[in-house]
Amino acid sequence: MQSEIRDPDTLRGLLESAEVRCTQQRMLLASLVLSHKQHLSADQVFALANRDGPAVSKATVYNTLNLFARLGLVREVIVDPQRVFYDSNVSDHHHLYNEDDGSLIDVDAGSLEVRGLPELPADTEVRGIEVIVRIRGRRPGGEVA
Amino acid sequence: MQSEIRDPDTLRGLLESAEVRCTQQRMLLASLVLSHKQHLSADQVFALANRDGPAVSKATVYNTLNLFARLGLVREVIVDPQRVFYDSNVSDHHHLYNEDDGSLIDVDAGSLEVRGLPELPADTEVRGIEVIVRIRGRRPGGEVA
DNA sequence: CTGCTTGCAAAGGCTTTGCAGAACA
DNA sequence: TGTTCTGCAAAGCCTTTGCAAGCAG
Repeated sequence: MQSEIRDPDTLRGLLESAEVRCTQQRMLLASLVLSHKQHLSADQVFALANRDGPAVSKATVYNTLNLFARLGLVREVIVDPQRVFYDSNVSDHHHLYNEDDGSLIDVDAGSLEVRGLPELPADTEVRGIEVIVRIRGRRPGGEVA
Repeated sequence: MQSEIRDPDTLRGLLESAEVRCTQQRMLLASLVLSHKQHLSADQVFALANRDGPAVSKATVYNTLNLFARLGLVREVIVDPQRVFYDSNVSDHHHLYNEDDGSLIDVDAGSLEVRGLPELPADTEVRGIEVIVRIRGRRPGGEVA
């Protein structure tokens, strides 16, 4: 598990060992996204990358985030059909999702345990297990939306 | 937990007790979606509803499925950013999601147990806990995509 | 140099919305 | 009859793609 990857050489190493070219845009996006544990949407990454003037196009943000996901540098978190979150925490963990404000909170796999995996269909393998605890602000009324 | 709701009177009762009007379209969609345990996308429901000629518009399919979800008649399953699945099984359970073909398999909450709920942020409540086991066809090679 | 990347704009897919006509209670 | 609902088409959002110019190795 890594955190605080800001060092250009480390980033460069990550990209090179993944056999992808080390471009300015990828370096910038990697430094932004991987610098600390966070959950960002593509749009947030785009805004972050261009806050001091145009630096990376939206298309490149999308393509690069997809690339990072394929390389295992980030993990896609799908909790909202409207947008994908990219999680810089690649270690085994789960999420609390606040439906009110769309925020995600990491939950260590050590503290939230899943037991009793069912039998899988023939010739299939597990790619990952994710637990999503959906939460929201406590309402005075009851449970109904 | 209900299954095999085909009886028009039962459907009518469900809608009436939810205080929504009992229209032809809602009856048809309810009979299709709630008739047995299944996972359907809006598009699949639309196709099903109109297989014998035009019966329900796409807008109504979307609006009605959203309505049913709000009423608790179906549960939205978000595993793919491209489309929402509507699950007619409203009882407590989890899912196996086959990334190869997009199919969902129910897993009873009794057999797949989650323990160790983390502390929630102040003034929030749990709306639901969902476990998604992502699976895919076994590849000869290894784990990498 | 040569091929991979980028950026722009256009296209694409799913979902929602505005509004007039239709249907339910 | 008064509301609520439906259908159509248009609009909205997020994301992907095609293609020419640019950059890394």
